[in-house]
Amino acid sequence: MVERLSKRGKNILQAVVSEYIATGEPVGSRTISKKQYLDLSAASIRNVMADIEEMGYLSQPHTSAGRIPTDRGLRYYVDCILTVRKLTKKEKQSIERTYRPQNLQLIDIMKETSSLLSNFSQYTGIIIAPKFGNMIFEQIEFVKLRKNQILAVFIPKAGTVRNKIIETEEELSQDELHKFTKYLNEILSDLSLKDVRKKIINEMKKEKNMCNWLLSQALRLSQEAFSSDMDDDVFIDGKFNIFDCPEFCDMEKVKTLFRAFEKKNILVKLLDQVIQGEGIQISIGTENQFQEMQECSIIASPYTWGEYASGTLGVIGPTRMNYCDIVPMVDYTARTVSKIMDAKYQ
Amino acid sequence: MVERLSKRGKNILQAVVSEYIATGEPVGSRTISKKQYLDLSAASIRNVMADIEEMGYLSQPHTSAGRIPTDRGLRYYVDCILTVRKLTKKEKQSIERTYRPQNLQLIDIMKETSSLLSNFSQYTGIIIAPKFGNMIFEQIEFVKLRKNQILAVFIPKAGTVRNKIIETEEELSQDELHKFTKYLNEILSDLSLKDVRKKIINEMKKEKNMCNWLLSQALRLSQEAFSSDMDDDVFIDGKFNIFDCPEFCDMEKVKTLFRAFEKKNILVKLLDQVIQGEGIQISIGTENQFQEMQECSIIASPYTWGEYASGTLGVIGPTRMNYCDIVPMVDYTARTVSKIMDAKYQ
DNA sequence: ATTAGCACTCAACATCAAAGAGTGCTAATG
DNA sequence: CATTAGCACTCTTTGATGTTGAGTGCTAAT
Repeated sequence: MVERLSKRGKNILQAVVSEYIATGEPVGSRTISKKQYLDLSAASIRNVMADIEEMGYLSQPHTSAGRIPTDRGLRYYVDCILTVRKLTKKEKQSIERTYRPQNLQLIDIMKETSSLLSNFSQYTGIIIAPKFGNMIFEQIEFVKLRKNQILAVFIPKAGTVRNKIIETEEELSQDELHKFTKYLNEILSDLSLKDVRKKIINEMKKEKNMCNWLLSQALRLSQEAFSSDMDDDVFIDGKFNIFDCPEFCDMEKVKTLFRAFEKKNILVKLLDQVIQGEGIQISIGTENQFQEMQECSIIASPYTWGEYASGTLGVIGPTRMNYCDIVPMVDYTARTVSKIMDAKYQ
Repeated sequence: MVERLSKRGKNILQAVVSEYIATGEPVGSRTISKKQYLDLSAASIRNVMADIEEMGYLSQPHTSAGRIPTDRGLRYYVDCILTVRKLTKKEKQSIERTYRPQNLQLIDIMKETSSLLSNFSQYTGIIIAPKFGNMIFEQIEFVKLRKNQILAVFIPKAGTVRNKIIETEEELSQDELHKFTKYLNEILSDLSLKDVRKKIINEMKKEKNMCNWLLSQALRLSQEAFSSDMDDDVFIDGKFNIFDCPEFCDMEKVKTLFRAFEKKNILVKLLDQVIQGEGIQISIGTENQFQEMQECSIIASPYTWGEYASGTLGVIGPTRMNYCDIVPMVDYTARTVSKIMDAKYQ
């Protein structure tokens, strides 16, 4: 339940949050009154701050310290107070320039993006590649390696080519393999990988009866080729930037956070969970379910890729992040990535 | 210059080093005399320790503290005192079991090894894959993708299959591509990648005169295919184990070390530098040239791969590592990896 | 040659006082 | 009646001070 704040309350919460984001220290009433954000005496500000604290938006580390915003306070700030900065032309260009080079493969785009997000924010940049299962089938090739080994090369309509080595029981000639691929490339064309899997199983059922050795072999091979791991590709950059955040001066905290970074599945779940709707989504501190990450905020956005598939990108940093600057940056990066990928592979 | 130590001196240095490795704290004379390694009073030990300190093998953090071994002291210990433990049967089996699963690809072996080294040592495990340039050519395939795009699939005699997408100016038919590969597979067979590059350049010179369009196209394509980046593949695991070392409780140290871990080229140079001869090599603290790594020791060993190529593996940890246990483990791991790889691809 | 004994050094720890930042409450103010 | 100056109070931070204990080097006794 969100309690409403008076105009003045908002102003003061705003002042506390900005100051806290800038310094990382608890903010006192005097500090605010001096900075002429508002023309109020310290005493008046104290009164209001006490009210806001009662609502749960602020807290005091101890009696004689200033206030720091709670996660709820930051949430209120983000939802009801924050107006994000507009990016300058220069900044926009600098984002776009990242994708200027010709011949960027999907993997390059991912790497560049995570690095961009990290450099811009000075926190940790992360991007999850479009899900493997959503890739659209374009072509498969089988190359004979040694006696009983075949290399399957899967070429999606867009995205990274993947190889898989398959061991076979009987030896197959390159000629037979050509026939297989021709057949497969026909029946699987333009399906998503998920559908490819289904299709193969269906075809296999049909084949059972028809007993066509060639077809059933082809299907068996392709099934192996597509059984490959479904791990999401996660690209992460600037992990070590958090060393520079004063709130992570505690070894234990850093340790647990880094261990979390190592578990890619946590990151994937985290981002997936954050992204429900369209556009920028923000998760603040304890709002996410992962113990290890509850000192962090995540600013994330989905990016799209034609109608094919989509992934997620974002920035992970301390709850005291500069939302005002980072939100529009993440947003513009997501839009740019979407645009670039659409352009590259219609 | 290595100064010689008396029998007694050796015993005491040994005692100090063992104790220091076990506790990480400066070691006092009483501690040693109590532990009945030797039957000497604290006072006698003090005298000897003062001598050893003068030689530069021990140092005192401050007057009223015990001694810790210097890097030189550890070097002396490793060279002249240390007798490594023999691995138990169980330990050997546990190492071998890592490579038991069928169908391990090169990349799996690398991953498993780095993880093995890290788990066993409780420090950071690292392995550098055999250099790309040393791989032996087995086969190349060209797959037509879209109008002006060709996928080159390079299959080395052993090692990881690599793809490269090549943009061409003219459209080439799959039929032509087949001819290319047939030609290339013939002339390049069994060369190392380095030699492949040379050969292509030579052939191109010859071709210039003969003006055979087909051949010159094939050569141009293959040149592009093999121009790919020569980055060494580095597999590293257990980076975060060093959080548990008391000597890395200082944020700054951890920070610089991790930044070094991120720069793969430092790691490659470091390992390459350590490995000069055969067998286990050890670099202690300041013996290596990289500022960021001078609080660390590296225990490394080359591994071989038939006559084809070889790489390096090892453990990075604090100078106060358990050399006695880790040295034989690294050694046995290197031997096992060599054996496995030889068996897999003769 | 070895060692017990002793004076000495110095980090680590605890104790204590003072300083300073910030608060909440009350009474005065426009 | 909202605002604010003033003040007593709280609690962290800092620095000074003293104490403890581990460890040393030296000397004299064994």
